[in-house]
Amino acid sequence: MNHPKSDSKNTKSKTNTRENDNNTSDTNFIRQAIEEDIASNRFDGRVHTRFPPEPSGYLHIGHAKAICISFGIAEDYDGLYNLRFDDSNPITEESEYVEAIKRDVHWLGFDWGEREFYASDFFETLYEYAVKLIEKEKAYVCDLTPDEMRTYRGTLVTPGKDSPYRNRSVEENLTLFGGMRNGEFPDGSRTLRAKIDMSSPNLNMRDPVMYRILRAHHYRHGDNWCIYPTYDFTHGQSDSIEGVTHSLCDVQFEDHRPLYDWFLESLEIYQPRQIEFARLNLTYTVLGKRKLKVLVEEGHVDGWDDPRLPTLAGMRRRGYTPESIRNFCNRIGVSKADNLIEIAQLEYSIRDDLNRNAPRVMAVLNPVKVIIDNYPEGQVEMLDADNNPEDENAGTREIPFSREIYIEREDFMEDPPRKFYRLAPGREVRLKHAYYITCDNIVKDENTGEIVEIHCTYDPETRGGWSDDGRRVQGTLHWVSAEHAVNAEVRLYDSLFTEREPENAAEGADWMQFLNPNSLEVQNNCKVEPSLLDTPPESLYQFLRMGYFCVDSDTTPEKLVFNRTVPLRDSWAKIQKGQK
RNA sequence: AGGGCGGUGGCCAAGCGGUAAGGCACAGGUCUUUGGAACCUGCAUGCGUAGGUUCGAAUCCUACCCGCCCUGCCA
Repeated sequence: MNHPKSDSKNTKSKTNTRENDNNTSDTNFIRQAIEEDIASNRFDGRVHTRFPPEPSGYLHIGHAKAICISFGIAEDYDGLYNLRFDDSNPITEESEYVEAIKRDVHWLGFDWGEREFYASDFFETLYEYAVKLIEKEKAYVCDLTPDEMRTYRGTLVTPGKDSPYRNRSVEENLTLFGGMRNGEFPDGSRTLRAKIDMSSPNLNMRDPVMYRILRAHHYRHGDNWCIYPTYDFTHGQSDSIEGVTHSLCDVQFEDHRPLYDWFLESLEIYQPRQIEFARLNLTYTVLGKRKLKVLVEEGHVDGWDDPRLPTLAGMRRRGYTPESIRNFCNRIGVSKADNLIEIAQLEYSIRDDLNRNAPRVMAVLNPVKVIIDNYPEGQVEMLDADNNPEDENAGTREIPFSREIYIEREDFMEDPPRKFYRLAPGREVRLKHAYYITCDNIVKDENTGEIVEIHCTYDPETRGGWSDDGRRVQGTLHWVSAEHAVNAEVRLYDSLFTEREPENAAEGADWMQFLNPNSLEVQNNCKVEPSLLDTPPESLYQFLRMGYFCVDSDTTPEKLVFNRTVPLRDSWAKIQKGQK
């Protein structure tokens, strides 16, 4: 066996706090297999993995799992990892996707250094490999049409039968294959096939196609080729050429493994080991490039980076951090069993991260005005507010307080139910960082009956939100000074689908019908504290009591736009539910 | 129906013949200037089912049941 010399070591990313990633299970069947290979010196003790996306779409959380497994293992065993674009189908692939994929993998926190490969760059070598198999009488040119080939292949329970072209001479095959490459035959008229076993119970072994004739522009190689190798004839050989030791992939490729091995053994070249694991499934969404593509192309969402999408670009825009995604991947583990991870697991990961790291800020999403009648008109006080109670190094900032403020409309009830600890007639509550206020009366719109003003009095002795007399208030509200408030748009998201398993919701049902019509709710009249002015896109905050929010790229100097990443856990909502 | 792979609590997942880790979720409680966070407690006499081997079985054996994947010149 021979394999290429390993090149330079992976440069591990320094900027990310990778050492904080928590691994709940530090062992799994893949790591065990690798440890056995190291112990037996199977690959001279090397560990070298790869992540091989086809540039035909954007990466999603399922890819993140695969990346964390392959690259994470390589890092942990002091090995190498490659990023390889599996671009052997010119029809579906585009440069836009390779750029997006590179951006997302980097963002996730992995640096493949110089080890960026393209399967299409191996086309010449692959061609030589194919010639070699023809010479060894292990491949032949077949003239069967697609329909005929399907018929000859047999079925799951019946064997196939040999192609009438199966026994062409080496010379004829060589000539014909050369002719295929030279463009002498029309698209689809012939294929190069591996000569294996038409009666194999594994359909992948029934003389699989290695090359097809296809006149299509390749995003990377233009019109240099009119024949393209199939996945099966590309993947293993690419792994081999790159010196990969462990080729980790989806369980769907399990019954391709015999073929993977067959090509490498027949070619007598270095043979990596393929190991399969279960792909990720998430509740209330769909993963899988074709489906995501449909959602994007049919306009059900607003591009690949729509914050409702499970794409890495969408999650980034939504406010997910790379750390939270890596932690999520480590927490869910690796096995071969089918799985369906609850979205709550993902939400936990981002809350866990943002709770520790996101600055606190006050923002009123659905404002109602509160007038503090005994507060001097025109007076403004600057009050100290801590930026993050979970982080003593986060410091404080000053926020303006004045006679008229906004509070959340939901924080007032004229006739409050039991356990409602917020503002109500005659009730005293604390304004976070400010004063205790008591509600005296309310003003309603004569026509609609809607509350337009809440009149309160404040207790000057409670500045900062403390009182010396041991008095305790039940509720603490967030607020924004009306005079100083900055207007903002806030986008609230709900799950993209109404069904836990949109793809398996009902017999024969189309997953598309379970799209949630209310997955996006826009609040246009939000009031945020002035410190939020001029914060750049992707800045993350906790809006006190409301959840975690992220500055959206649609933000302009005139209009702030925020995405709600995820709400805070809300025990009041639970109580309310129980009371009904 | 042929082949491959799976089946441990609501969702994941350790376990590798010595008497069921952990996380999420959920339920109680403590604390609290976020009904957040944190902290404490509870949560599988049971490991798809039925037999068998063994002093002892989720782990070994046998049979059966259920689920997923495979009939592209996609990856």
